[in-house]
Amino acid sequence: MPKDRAPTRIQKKNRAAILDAALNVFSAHGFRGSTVDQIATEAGLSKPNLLYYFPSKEAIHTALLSGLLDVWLAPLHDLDEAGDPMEEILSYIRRKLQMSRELPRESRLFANELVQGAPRIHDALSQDLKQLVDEKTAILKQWMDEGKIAQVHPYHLIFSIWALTQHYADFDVQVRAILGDEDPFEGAEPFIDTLYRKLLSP
Amino acid sequence: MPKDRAPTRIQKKNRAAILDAALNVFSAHGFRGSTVDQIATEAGLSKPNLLYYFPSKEAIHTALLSGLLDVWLAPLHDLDEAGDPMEEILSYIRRKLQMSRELPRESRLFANELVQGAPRIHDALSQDLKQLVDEKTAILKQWMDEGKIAQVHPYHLIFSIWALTQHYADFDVQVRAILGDEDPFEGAEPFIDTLYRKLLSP
DNA sequence: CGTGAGTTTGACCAGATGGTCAAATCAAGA
DNA sequence: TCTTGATTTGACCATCTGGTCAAACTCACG
Repeated sequence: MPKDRAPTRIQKKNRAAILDAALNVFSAHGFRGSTVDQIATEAGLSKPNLLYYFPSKEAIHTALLSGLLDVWLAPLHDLDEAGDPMEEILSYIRRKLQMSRELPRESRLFANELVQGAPRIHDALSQDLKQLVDEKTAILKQWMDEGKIAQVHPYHLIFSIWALTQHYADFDVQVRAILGDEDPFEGAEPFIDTLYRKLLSP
Repeated sequence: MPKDRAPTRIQKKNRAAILDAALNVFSAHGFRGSTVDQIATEAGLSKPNLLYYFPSKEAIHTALLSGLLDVWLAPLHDLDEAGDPMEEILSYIRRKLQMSRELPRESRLFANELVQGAPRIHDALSQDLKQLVDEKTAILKQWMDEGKIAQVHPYHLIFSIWALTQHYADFDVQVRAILGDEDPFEGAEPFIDTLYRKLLSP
């Protein structure tokens, strides 16, 4: 393992290659189902070489998850108290759906982790995530109290958005098995848009 | 492995114990993350004893999945063309939500499999499941054309029901991390009910 | 260039894991 | 009770897997 100076050109390149390879492998097979060798090969390195950059399989996984958590939560973070309620929410939903389309690996990485009880990110859930959600549901509640959107359970509103949007990334195989050639997102966007307009119209 | 006569008392008991144990273990850790030893211990058997009843880990998994698929799809199967449209759909949703509450292991078993690309049940998806969904969406389409419920994309309507209801089983940890002590289903039921009433009212 | 830090690798290890097998034990009907 | 098929198990095996290590190699810079 290199010293703690500024990373060299090679270090930057290889670390990035490893994390990208790890995202491919972990999101497709889960933590336990992935092997260090797979990740190394995918990154174009030998196993010992990979372990020169990260001390263990677990360390790669942790680095990946914590590095992506911010990206993953950014859309909710951007929900703006000062904006137009309906537009803010619909724009949040659109961004989430777009992330399912463009970052399905990231979605499945978290899905894999969550469905197995989140053994490695439990803390982030009950701290950072909970705090963010509490903060944003407070805004939703306020909008509801002001009559700007319909009164619904704010936490379940958030859950429903997560469920509906991430479904298309996480259960992609199933969706495609049923839709055939039709692009899932083509129909999903207007469907979800309509759904929330009807639900939230005051 | 026993002859192909009628199963003995012991065979019935042990096979059932193995499948129940396998459901616990596979749903919590996924296929690759589960070990035969874990399942055997959970079933109260030694590993070789377990392998006397099922020829391999894969065979247990397959038996489990195919045995549960019918249970899992029963509510959709029961969607009745002759019933009242809104009531039929809402009752389907209620049953799905109840299954997430009462059979979360089953939900997570399928979720684990699907999120990893369904390597072991791909056929069932694009055949049995697709056929069932095609059949039922035809009914939905008809109801829409008759003006009994609002016009929405019928496939995405089904997807949304799956996503919203199974979310509470599959991502249970996350939901509980955010809701704290509050019972998730307490708030989920009225929320989802309202959501679909508003969406589908003609 | 030459040198020292940074990088890469072949060989290797220990433990986990899926699966086998022959021998021992048990259960139920004749 | 005796016999035969069903059941159970300890010992074992081959492979996979995460991880180590010393030696070899490469690169940047004085």
